[in-house]
Amino acid sequence: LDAAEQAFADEGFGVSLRHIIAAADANLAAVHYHFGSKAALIEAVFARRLEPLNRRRLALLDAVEEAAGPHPPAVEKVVEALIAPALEMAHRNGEAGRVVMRLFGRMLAESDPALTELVRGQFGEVLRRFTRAFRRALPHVSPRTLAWRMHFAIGAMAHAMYVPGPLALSGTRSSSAQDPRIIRKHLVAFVAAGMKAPAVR
Amino acid sequence: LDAAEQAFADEGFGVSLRHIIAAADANLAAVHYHFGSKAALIEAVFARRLEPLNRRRLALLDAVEEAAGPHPPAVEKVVEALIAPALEMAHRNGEAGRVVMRLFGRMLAESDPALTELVRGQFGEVLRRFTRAFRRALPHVSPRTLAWRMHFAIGAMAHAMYVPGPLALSGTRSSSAQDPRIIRKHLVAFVAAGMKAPAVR
DNA sequence: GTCTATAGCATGATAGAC
DNA sequence: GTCTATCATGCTATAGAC
Repeated sequence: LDAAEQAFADEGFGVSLRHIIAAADANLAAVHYHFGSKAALIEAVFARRLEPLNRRRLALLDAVEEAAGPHPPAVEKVVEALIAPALEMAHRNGEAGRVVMRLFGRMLAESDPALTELVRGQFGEVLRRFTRAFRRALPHVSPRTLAWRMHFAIGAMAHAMYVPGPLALSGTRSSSAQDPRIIRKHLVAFVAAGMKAPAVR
Repeated sequence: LDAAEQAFADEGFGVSLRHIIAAADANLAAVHYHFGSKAALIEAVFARRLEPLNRRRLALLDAVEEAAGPHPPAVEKVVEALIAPALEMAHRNGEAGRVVMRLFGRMLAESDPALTELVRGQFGEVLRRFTRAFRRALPHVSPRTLAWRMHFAIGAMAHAMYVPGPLALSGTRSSSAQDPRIIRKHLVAFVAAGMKAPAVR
């Protein structure tokens, strides 16, 4: 029962197993019987979401590259293939979707080595494929600069995912601002422009 | 003794007081005597850094606006006034500086309400002032879009601060990549381009 | 497979001598 | 102000009946 997902997204990974089983109406010992440990439970929660997500990203990238034929793909299209699947997944199933968004954001933000290792396994190929696509789409940008820009892009994406909205710090509570389609529209425009920024002085 | 800062940056705010006092060669009871609680210690650690940082940001923005005279300020300059002070502080004092960077990143990433409240108090005026500056520099961008872009900019900044480098996920350990001047150069270019992105479709 | 009960340990906080 | 010793509580994990 992965209403553990909800708890991790809401409270962070420091949340207790007791908190989780209370919400899931399950038993504490059962968690260890089925998953082995809390760390393994966290991995299981992520694996369930990461695999289809990254498969979708790669499929979209394939489509973009095929449509472009021999030409380099458009930067916007590549950015969209990277970002859209995450927000899509968030949109698909209402409230649960937004939980997933926050969960992903938290994951990207966490520096826990064990979690990073897990992400690297699932995300490594995605990163390689998109790096190659961006190299083709942005031949005038040096590989080193490109790596930085992808780094910033991931940061902007992560932040957009797990912080309620742009006004979270300004005090206005805008719960309606969480529509993933709106976020996507703005985020793709922002990131694509950043990727295409003129050469640094 | 705020080598608590180091611990929070390295291990997160879940780190135990015992871990901190061991590193500081201090006493557990003394922490409660001087600060009252662990939460109060966290606040103290942040307040020490946030106040001068935000003062510097506002001073830089003042300078930028004065230099521009009656004209709207350049987007790059405004972005730099927002981003540079944090990276500057990180550069000033070597290893300790990088600790501060990671600390700030962690703070922006955390959704803990108490911490958010603290940040809002310190960061609220900064956000208002920079919002106004960006409105003048980017008159063709709607206020709503602008809010989103500032949101993404903060996300990219946060991610750049507390993730070691652009290759952290790709496996290559590039410890030399942490030079704040390099980060700043790339980050300002990326964010400024994102802020100036064409109107969304 | 599922449960209760509990072991074993780490935590934040405090009392009270000095 | 600083220390030792300790309290009360929460945690993950496991043993063992059913």
